Amino acid sequence: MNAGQTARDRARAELTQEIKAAARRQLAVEGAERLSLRAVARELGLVSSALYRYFPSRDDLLTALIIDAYDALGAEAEAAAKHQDDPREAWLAVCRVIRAWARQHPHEYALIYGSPVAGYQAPDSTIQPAGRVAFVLLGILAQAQASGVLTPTTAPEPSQPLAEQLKVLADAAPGVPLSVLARTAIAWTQLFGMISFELFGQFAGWMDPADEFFAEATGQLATFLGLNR
Amino acid sequence: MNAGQTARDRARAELTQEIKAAARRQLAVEGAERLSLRAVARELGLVSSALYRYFPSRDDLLTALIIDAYDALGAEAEAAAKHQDDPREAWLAVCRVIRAWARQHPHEYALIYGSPVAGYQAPDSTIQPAGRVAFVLLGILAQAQASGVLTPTTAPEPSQPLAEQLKVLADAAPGVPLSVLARTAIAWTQLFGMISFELFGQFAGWMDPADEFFAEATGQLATFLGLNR
DNA sequence: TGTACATCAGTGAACGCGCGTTCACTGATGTAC
DNA sequence: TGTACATCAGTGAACGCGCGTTCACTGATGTAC
Repeated sequence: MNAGQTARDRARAELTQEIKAAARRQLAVEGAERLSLRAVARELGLVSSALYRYFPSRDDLLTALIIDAYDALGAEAEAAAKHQDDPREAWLAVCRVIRAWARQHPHEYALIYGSPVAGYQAPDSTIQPAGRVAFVLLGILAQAQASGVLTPTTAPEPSQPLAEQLKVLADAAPGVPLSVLARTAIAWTQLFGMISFELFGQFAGWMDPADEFFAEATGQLATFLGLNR
Repeated sequence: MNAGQTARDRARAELTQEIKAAARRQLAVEGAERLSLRAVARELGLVSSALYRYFPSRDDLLTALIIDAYDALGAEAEAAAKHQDDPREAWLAVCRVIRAWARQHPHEYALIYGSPVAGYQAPDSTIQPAGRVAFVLLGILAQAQASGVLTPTTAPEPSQPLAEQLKVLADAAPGVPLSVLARTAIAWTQLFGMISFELFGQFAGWMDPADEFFAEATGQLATFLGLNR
């Protein structure tokens, strides 16, 4: 294995990971805006210019962190979904696990779901990993539909232009009616809306531990989607 | 009027406004992280240290901008609600107007609803203006309840601890059942979740003009709250 | 109405800091014959 | 197995930049008598 891998290749891959790890640690403390190449280099005992052998610019390092964050969150969601047979329970478990990850990695969460970093323009390569979590949610609905436990809802048919846009989701959830796909998009924005409000301080002073609210809201969302008990 | 106001007082009030206006213009271009006292001073033809006569630090200027943004958005929401008699229409109008403001002032929106600015800790004085929009939404429900057009929903009773937290809302919406208040909190996070996703780029490449989705979602939310046609 | 003093606004220089990125370089690792 | 050359990693100095904040100052505005 590792055919053709020289010691140099291995060292390079390793140090690339170490740079990202150090950057993530900085991110956790300072936030994305204050992430500095020089500080990362300092932590690794390198001279700042050395990092340019690994990442052509600060923005490329940020891009790598963004993709890693999406992947980490996506992996959590996938694992949570796999351990639940019942679609409603799977939905709730995925919601819980996403919130838990967000609370454990607030700055990584902010990096991917918060306001854009000033002066940074995310490249297209971040779009695909961003979809991973959505795929998990759609998969749960598809499975519910396939096994006949998706309760028909009273959801209205989406308008023609909206139906057009929802077709992107249809591929990941074959058989699920468009009206439910529309609601999935609603549930999806709801889920992250709550988490963002919690992490970004909007609940300060009135819904401070948001555990109960989160449980209630995700439960109602499940019902809203047709995932009944 | 303006009793006891000297020319100096007037000049001070005026320049304070001009500083905030210049800061807002910078904000619109650069974002909050890059807002710089020196650049603001430059734009006004002042020396940077002069700003310290008006704001004791950069953070205080940020606080002023945050409060102004909450107030601007709150005023929009209040105006929109006032022009609609029907509660459902009022709800939809307020949603539309909030989204419109957010799209017109993306960086001001990010300042108040996005990820926190690195190194900035919002003081308590921002909490009250932050509630203004919520009051409008609660007022609509209270009015619907009072005039008997709030459709009873099948919403479950919130758990005891959640009910406790929702009591803060109850004062602003007398007579509205706790189960509907819980849904109001859900609707509130939903609304801002959608807008944040739109502004922060999560819809890029699939739900790009979000107009249809927004209309559909806010309509379903109105029904969810018991604001029927 | 006029004078003496206190208050305040804005200046200009300075402190101390950190940043991203470039570039010519040395020395180690890898490759081809 | 050994040699000659090419590739690459990391160094250290430098460029050019902008930032928030402090401080002693001058001159204008306001206040009290």
